[in-house]
Amino acid sequence: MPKRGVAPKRRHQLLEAAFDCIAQKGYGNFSLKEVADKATLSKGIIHYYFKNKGELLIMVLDRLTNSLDNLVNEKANQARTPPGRIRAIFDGSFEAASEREPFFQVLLDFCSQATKNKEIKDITAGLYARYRRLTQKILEDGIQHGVFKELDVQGVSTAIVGMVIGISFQYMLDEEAFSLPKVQKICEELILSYLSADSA
Amino acid sequence: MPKRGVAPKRRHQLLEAAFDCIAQKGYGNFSLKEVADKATLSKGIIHYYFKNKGELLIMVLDRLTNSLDNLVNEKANQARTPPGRIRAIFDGSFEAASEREPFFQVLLDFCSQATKNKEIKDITAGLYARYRRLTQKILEDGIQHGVFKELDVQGVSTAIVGMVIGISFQYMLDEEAFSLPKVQKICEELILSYLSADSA
Amino acid sequence: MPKRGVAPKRRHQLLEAAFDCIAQKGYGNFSLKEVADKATLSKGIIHYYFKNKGELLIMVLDRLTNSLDNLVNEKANQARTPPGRIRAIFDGSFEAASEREPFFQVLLDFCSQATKNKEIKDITAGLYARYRRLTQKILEDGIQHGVFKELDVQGVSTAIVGMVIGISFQYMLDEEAFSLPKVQKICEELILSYLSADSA
Amino acid sequence: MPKRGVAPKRRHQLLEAAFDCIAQKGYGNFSLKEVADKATLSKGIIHYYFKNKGELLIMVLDRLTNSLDNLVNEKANQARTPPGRIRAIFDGSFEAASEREPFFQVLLDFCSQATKNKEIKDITAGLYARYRRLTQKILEDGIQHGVFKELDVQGVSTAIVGMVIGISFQYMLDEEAFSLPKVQKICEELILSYLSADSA
DNA sequence: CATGAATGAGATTTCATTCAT
DNA sequence: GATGAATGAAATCTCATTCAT
Repeated sequence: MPKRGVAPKRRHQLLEAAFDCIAQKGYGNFSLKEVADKATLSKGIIHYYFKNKGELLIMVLDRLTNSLDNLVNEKANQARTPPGRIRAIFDGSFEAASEREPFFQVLLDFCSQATKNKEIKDITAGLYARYRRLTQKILEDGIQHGVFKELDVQGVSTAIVGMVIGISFQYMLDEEAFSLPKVQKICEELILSYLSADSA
Repeated sequence: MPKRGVAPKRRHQLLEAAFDCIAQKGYGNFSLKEVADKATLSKGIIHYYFKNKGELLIMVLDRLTNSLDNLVNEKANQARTPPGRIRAIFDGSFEAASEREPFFQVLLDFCSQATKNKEIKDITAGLYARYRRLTQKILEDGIQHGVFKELDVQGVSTAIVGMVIGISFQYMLDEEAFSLPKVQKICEELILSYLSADSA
Repeated sequence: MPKRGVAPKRRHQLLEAAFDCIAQKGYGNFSLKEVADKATLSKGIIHYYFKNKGELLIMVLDRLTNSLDNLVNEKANQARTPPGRIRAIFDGSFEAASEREPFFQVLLDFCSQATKNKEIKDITAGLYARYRRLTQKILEDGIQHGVFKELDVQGVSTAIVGMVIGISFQYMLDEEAFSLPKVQKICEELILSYLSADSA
Repeated sequence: MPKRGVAPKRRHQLLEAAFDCIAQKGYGNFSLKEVADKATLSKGIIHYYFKNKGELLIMVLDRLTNSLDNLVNEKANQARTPPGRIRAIFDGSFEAASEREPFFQVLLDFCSQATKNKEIKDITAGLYARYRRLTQKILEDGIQHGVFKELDVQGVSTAIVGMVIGISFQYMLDEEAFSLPKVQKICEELILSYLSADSA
């Protein structure tokens, strides 16, 4: 039954299964047996591919942050004008928040471990640092091209990313409380009016 | 050793200890033994005051949300003008995020359980619903008094609360990444300029 | 609130409560807290009246066996002829088995402890020894008066008491399996025909 | 140390150990640690083979009722004439009651749980229902062949099974109180004389 | 590569018992 | 007499990890 070179496939299988388990049971509440069952593999094999549960978790987080990075970057790169790219940031983020894949939930689970686990803190903090940097770049670009007014790019990018996180967060806690698309539109309006304000 | 009438004190002791444990170890990673040790009480007594770990946790969350409600409400009530009260929202929230008491961290831990535990979901969703409602009231008040322009109060309050959450969140992940007061100022500017825009 | 001389009342209260607890939860599965709650007294008081759980249980058993002794003896004494008294034995026993008070169930719970607890063994064995002795007396009386044939009174009394126990037992396990009165009649017929058989 | 394919052996080992523990300590008073020790296995392995203590207990009861079914059925099948088969019923049952294996004691422990546990009630009630049915079949057979008189087969089988249970029960409580073989002979006489009585 | 088996540490929970008041 | 409080032992159960095969 065992084929040669199945290692990458098995790793994938296990990481997917682990992701699903975290989504269903929570970061601190799933067992390796459940992962194995979900991957239709034996429990023992997990320790062949991963040193221990912690390493498996880190790998899951790595894949997750990569996915999110790609998702937002792609969206932002497709847009051409600075305002369009700001809109793309909201677009991509809220897509991840509303999608069937519980990306945001699982990411949140990891983030809540950040204060207790240096490795997780570094990875999650890095994700949002890149997020801010991307936004910052767009802002700087817009300013340079005269589309946006002069402003504190660092502060504003933090605010923009904050909006994205905080709204996804509220949406996760109660999907019925508000309409995500409507709020997205308001965010775009709010931010773009501020950016373009010929401040005077 | 047992004294009569110490029940409320003990409850308090245990809830404080549990809060500290969650802050240090995380929601899913602290043991009742640790709580007992921190409270310098015996393990058994926890189940004398609380039916089980779950009930203890809910009580901790209850106290936490009450504290946060009070904190923000007080700040908001002290301010007199609508713009001042909006600023107070940011003020109170970021105070909670930056304080020595890891309010935000622990709250986040609970929120990450929301998708797995109905009771927690209801309580945390309720907290943020009240948060939005407070903001909404301030907006409506400002509009009525002609200080703010007409706008979608629900959407804007969601955006404001989102900012607060998302910035606290980023701050928790990396305190060095930005200056909280500076970002706060930008948020206030961003929001207030939008609100007061004599769009007309 | 505490009155003088309430001791007997309290004892009674606790023994009744304990009996009910055993009936509901089983011999090995009820807690003293439950007894205290059912008696609407505090947990601590139990150890004022009884040395420990074991002693409480023995007292419950004592009351139970006394009740059963009385029940059967009274019935048997009311009857006048030997056949009538044999019938009375069945009557009283099956009454105890079918009554709302779960006498038999609780007694069985104690009996199942007999092989592990000398004191319980002695008390329960004593109950059935008296039962057999009563039956034996009736048989001897009947023989002496020429109503019954000569027979092994010890063996037959054991068989009669056995019937009573075994039928109550089956009835407890499944009340729908047979009609207790009908079976009682057959038992009486079976036994009395054997006893009176002018075997020649 | 772990070998492949030892599962059935381990299951057996654990069930035997559990049976012994119940026999020694009682249904509600033995711990899984004791079972593990008796089986010279680790505590954890019990939960590898059985979901929980309850499931282990049910499996023990299953094996026990199967053993008893077989014991009595074999005896009854070996005999050829209806009276012989009735005698076989007594024979097999009292053998189980007097044997070194504490079959009856353990069964009684389970039966005393019947009123508190539906699954146990069903299994134990089922055992005695089969017991009665077997006896009934023998009676019907005897009647058909003219060896036994016409009678209420349901009631009489209940009485016979009752005798068997009740005498085993008394014997368990006090082995010295009477001679089991002697009582057995009387039972056979009592029953067979009733059955064959050419009452007409 | 992969599995089934096994372990043992540790977590939650229950509870009889004790004791100050 | 009576209570509320407290303890600590023990029980059940979960689980990451290890290892022979």
